[in-house]
Amino acid sequence: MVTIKEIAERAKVSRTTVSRVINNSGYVSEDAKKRVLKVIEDTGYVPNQYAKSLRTKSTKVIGVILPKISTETSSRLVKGLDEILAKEGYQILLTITNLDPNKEIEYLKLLKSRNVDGIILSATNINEVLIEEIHQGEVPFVTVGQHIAGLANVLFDDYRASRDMVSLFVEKGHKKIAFIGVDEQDHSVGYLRKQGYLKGLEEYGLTAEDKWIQKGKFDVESGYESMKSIMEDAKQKPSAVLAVTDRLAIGAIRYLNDIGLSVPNDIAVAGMGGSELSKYISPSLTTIDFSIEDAGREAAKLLLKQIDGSSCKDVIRLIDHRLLNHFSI
Amino acid sequence: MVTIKEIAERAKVSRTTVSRVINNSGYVSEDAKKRVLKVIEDTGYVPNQYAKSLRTKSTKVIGVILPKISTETSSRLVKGLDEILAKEGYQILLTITNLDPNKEIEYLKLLKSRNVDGIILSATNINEVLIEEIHQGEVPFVTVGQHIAGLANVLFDDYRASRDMVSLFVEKGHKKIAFIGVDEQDHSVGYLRKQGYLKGLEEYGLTAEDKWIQKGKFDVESGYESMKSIMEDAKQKPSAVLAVTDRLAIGAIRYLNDIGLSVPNDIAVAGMGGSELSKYISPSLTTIDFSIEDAGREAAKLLLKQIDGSSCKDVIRLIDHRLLNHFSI
DNA sequence: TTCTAATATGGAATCGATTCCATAGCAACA
DNA sequence: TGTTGCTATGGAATCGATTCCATATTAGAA
Repeated sequence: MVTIKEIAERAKVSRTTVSRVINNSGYVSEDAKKRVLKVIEDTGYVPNQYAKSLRTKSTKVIGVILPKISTETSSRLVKGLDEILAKEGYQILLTITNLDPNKEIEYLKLLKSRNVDGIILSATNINEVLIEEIHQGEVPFVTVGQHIAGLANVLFDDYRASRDMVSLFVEKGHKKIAFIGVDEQDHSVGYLRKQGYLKGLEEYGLTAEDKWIQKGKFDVESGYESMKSIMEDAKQKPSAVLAVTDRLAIGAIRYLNDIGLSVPNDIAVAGMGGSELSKYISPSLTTIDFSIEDAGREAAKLLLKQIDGSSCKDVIRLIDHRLLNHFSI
Repeated sequence: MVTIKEIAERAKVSRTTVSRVINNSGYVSEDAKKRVLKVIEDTGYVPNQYAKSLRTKSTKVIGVILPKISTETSSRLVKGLDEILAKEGYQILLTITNLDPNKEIEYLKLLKSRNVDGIILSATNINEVLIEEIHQGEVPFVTVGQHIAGLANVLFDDYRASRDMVSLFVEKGHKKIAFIGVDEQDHSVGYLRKQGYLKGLEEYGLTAEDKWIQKGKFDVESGYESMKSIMEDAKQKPSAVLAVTDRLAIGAIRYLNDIGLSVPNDIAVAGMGGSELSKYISPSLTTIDFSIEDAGREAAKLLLKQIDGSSCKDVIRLIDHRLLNHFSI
């Protein structure tokens, strides 16, 4: 591995001068500069970033903590992040927790020990220990998707999103709207989306039978089962169903098709999440697409701002969403 | 930021001893050890990785170069990589080229300057400059998806996969099999899959009209157009179509549906790639699922082997694939 | 001609770890 | 008692950069 010392010797200058050439700083004669550049070219020399970081503190690396990698959400987020960060010369150091809360803390420590210039956390479970670990350290920090007080947050407006979806149903003439949610422990998908649904009903003076409100997990099967419960147990059958994820919606559609009902003619189904799936199934699935790339870009910008010295305490950025395939209700 | 020096002072030992405690090496008395650990605990000290790497050379970081992040392939690959690497204490430094060949080279240099312990490249365009840049540097290296001579390669058996698909069609009684490919510049998807198709036909003594063999891009629309060309221009209509990606297949199905044909009753369609889509559209799409996570795991293992000192020159690992939804042809 | 300021360069300290080498205490053995 | 070997510890060099400070050269001003 060729070092600055070797470049200096070959170009017959001091290491100081080589450093000046590389960083375009201080006074260097044209002649010396030319010689140094020549040697660098010849040798294919690349400065050792660790030595550099050790001195300068800045590492040009951003740590990213993700719950999962093989989900559309994660990859779209990373895409948005990278768009902004790469442009500014930052690289992404990726860590994946696989939904293990202990790993969240472990990776947080690890990223600090690697002296990353900033950390972006797409959190799942927010707990005391995690928050404490975040606060001690003074590293620029942005969370995405879950709110943590006192930090910079990039959030999706889950509440409004499901209210919007209820509005759309009502516009299309639906009055009996069922709901397939998930556990409310999940603040965003479980709690907020349900609240938005309830609020939507309230705004239009609608009510729902208890049986219309079901709870599933994050998979297709539980969408199927939830829909089954609704159709079998409810006194009145709903004319529309809002599922909080696209997979749940697809499960629901499966069940409806299985019992010979046509979607959306007999009963309308909408999902949330804007998955790619939604446009390829037929008929395409009405859903809400959260602009996850935007969230990534926004998070990256907030982080860069903090790195530049601005304080972003208690900042909240709400990310837009839009309706996809609304014609298919 | 608390350093080893401060720990040493507080514990009334030398930095050497602190280092010994941290790394469990050399002789340290129980007493000294206890004091050091106490101080580390109290201060929340984490060793600076850059200083450490500067001395030891090892960085415990693996550079990964991807063409795109928001594709199923990329995220499944990263998942497989991370499964193995995280277990061994390695982190992933992610770079995304967005299909720009210049970036491939740029990032290669950058990863070297960051002294990563190894590099994994999911390459798109293999060119001279790139190969040269790879060879000079002596960093452990693995490519995924495209073959580069003299290196460790993890490859998918594209050739056999499309031959397998032809076999399946034949088994199901098809004799007139059309093909929607992509540009053969793309060695894996374009060239090999087409060759496999041709070989498959040959093996069963089948032939194809020229018009049955179309070329699209990587999107749904060109699948639609290609299918249209086949149906409008061919003298005989095929009874089956093999598309080299699932999206092309979906486009083809769209067109067939639009002209009132039923899939698979009137004409059978298969894709390749095993996208999630394939199981959620109805009827589900017959496709070939390459075990991309396996590829990731295999690549990681090959890299670790090289880091451990084994030479893996000219190694080729072929990754398995399997048929999905074969009942829907 | 002397002084000042801009230009050009290098020596040496520094960042925070690891590690080679020297030294010292102490027990066992001849 | 002297030698050997194990345990325990610290001093100082080292990794490869950056940067403060000192110094040398040269040009222009007084």
